[in-house]
Amino acid sequence: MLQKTNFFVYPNITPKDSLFVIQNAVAKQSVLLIAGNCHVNYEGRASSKLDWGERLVMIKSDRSVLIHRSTGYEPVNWQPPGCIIQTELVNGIDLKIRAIRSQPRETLEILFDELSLVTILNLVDKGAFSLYVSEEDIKKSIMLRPSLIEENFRCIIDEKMQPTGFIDIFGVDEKGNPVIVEIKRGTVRKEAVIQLRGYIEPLSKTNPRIRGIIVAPKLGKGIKPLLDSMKLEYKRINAKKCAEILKRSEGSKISDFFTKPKS
Amino acid sequence: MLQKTNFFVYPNITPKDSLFVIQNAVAKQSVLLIAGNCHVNYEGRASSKLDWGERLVMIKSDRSVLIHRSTGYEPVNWQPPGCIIQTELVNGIDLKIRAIRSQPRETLEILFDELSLVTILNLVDKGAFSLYVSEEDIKKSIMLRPSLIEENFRCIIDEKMQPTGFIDIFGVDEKGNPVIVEIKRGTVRKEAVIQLRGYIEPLSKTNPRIRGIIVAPKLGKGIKPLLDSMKLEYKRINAKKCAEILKRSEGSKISDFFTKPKS
DNA sequence: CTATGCATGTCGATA
DNA sequence: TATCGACGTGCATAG
Repeated sequence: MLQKTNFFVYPNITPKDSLFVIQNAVAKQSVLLIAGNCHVNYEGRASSKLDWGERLVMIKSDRSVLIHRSTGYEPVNWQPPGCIIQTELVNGIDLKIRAIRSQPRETLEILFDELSLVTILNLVDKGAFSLYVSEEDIKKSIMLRPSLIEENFRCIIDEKMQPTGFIDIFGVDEKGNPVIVEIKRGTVRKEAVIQLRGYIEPLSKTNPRIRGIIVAPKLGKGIKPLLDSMKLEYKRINAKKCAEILKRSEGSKISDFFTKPKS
Repeated sequence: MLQKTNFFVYPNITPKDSLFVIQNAVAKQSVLLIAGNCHVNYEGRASSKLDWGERLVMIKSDRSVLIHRSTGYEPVNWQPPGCIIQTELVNGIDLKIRAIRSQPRETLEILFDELSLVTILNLVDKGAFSLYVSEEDIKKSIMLRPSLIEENFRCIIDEKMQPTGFIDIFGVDEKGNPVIVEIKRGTVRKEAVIQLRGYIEPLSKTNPRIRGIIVAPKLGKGIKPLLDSMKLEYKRINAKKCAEILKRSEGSKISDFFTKPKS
């Protein structure tokens, strides 16, 4: 066992000895890494079985569990934060880790017959994470500076009138035509066009002058003709410009959205 | 440096010394774990910044990159498989890791000013992963909800009439055409198609309107054209949906995986 | 609590 | 390669 200020390494620990180490690490909310030969069963919304093989199991401070194979961005099996972690010695030689989620009821069972490396990390991390432009940011930017849509565009917004998922922005152009703006943070796909069309369609029967504009940083391939055929419009928006506008209006708020201090 | 058959541990390695270790691990397609104090910038579809703090960076065999904080199921920053990994010494004292994805163009930059622990794992893992419900479960689900096959499909089944190995489900579609359903738990292979064809062939002589449908969670590569040529159909079935249907109907045991701890 | 929509979604299959 | 749909999606937010 190697001890350092912020980590402990247990090479080739026996399953029996690992019990205390793991329970202790979970209790102390450390980050636990377990590499070894294991077999995994999951039962819950679906069911899965993972045959024997060497993997890396990560149990984090919030008791989220990730089982990683040697490839793939996604863990092959997992349990979200807050689950119950149980450990048990099976047949006196194997280590069983059970991670149970209550809502929905899901159980994950990991059985190790060999542990190559157990590591405990105590990560001190208070750094703020900030993601620069979200759909909400774009919306705010447009509200702050409607000319981003076009000259003399005005937003007519009653916040209560805007349930999420419905219209992003409702406004009026310089000729007084009503305008429905749909914001996309990424590339405009067919679905977004259909969605906007769905909003415009019923309204255009009472007012044919209504316009629909999709605002996004990028237009997907082949989407332009679709927009044209549906008489909808596209306005490209620049992420950096949004960030600038937000920063200028209320400099302190820019990085407020995603701050999550950790310890 | 501790060496074992399938892992290497480098406690408190200097950024300078880590360069070779990391490059070598990436070249050899090992799984690389780097714990230390770092700062992260991401620029691509969006942009993000993560201030200084201690995290665990995982670079997997397929060059996917995951940056994990002490909490959260999801990595705070990441790069999907296949990206380019570059390492660099900054100011002679800091380690910069750059992970670049080409399509879409995205860059991830991790700057370490301190490495607490670098680990290299060589995970041998040939175990099969299967997300599934049993063939029996699928059959039950379809009996309980025939619309899983298609709208207005009806099962015409006498349980005793169904010797195993013959027809899985016999039914009628909304136009009154007889339908033979073959269920596969896993990926549909050529043999399953041949098998179903074997059932349909003789019957279609007396009734050319008979249909054959293979129900499975997955269609093998190149099987679609084969099905088409034999005028057979494929209906994808979702394991999760089956599990839900079964669970809702009553507590039927979906599986009994964990009776055998080891083989 | 459920319901809804976004995501650097990821991942796979298909044209 | 771009598009499309599914996912144990996860996740936040609204009602």
